[in-house]
Amino acid sequence: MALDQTQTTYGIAELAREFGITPRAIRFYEDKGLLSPARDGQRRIYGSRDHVRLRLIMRGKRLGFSLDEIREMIDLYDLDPTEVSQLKMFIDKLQARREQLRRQQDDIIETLAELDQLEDQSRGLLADREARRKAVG
Amino acid sequence: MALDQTQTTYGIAELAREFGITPRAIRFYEDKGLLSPARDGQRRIYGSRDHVRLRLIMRGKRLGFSLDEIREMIDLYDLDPTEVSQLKMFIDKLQARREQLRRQQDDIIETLAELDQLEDQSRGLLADREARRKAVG
DNA sequence: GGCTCGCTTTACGTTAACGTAAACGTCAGC
DNA sequence: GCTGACGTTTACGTTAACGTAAAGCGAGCC
Repeated sequence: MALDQTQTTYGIAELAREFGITPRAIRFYEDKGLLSPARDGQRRIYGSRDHVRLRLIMRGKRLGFSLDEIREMIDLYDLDPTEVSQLKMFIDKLQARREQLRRQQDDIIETLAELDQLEDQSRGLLADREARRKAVG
Repeated sequence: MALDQTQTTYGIAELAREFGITPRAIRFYEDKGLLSPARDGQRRIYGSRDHVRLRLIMRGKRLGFSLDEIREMIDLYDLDPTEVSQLKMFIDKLQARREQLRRQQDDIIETLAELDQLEDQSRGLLADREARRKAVG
């Protein structure tokens, strides 16, 4: 037990299966600077860091963000906070994201309320139809 | 006061200004079947119904839905519930949308939590820098 | 050695959601 | 009767996010 590297490495097809996407998409994310896997000769080797990033990517996509936006968000995580001015800009960006997400939350709440209403109406109609069928048939 | 039509009609530029989009986009939504304004000769005349639809469209876009998805959702609102089987399908679709929105909610909550954490860290670093500057300078 | 598998690069194709330009109609005002 | 402002149709251009096809490399098997 000399070196316990806890096999946190993945092949491209492996990751693709796990996240339900194609290898092509994963390579594309690399082209766009969202991933930077190691190499074994020509082959890509993904570590736990890439795994985390892919999870962030997928979450961002579910929220409707573009890959550019997602990259911005991801880059926030490992930014070097070396300059105070950059730190302030960074905090501003966080605020902006937060506001955007809050708007999304509100939109979702509104939409869910409307869906509830629609479903109530539909269930009412459905019950009505079936009651009528019972009375007639 | 014979006929109170409560001027609920808009021109295309008017709507564009109000929603912060271009007339081109509005015409595009029409092409895609999301809007169906009346006409005065060649000119489009939008009523309150179109106004509501545009609001739904913009909300859908903020949530990252495609125009096709948005049209599906909008069509739910004025579906003719004439057949029971269609009503059931309709309710199923509502459920699917609901689940998707719930996932989005969860994603947002997670992301907001991470943003909070990042901001805490950043503010800590920032305070540290300024304290150090005060001590040294 | 030949074959298959899995991965690679290169490059062209595709869909969505408009942008942009051209060319025309129309109505108010001068 | 001409000019602008605003609107129209038609059509080609653009960006994002991959899909897909072609051609080649390296490892393992028989």
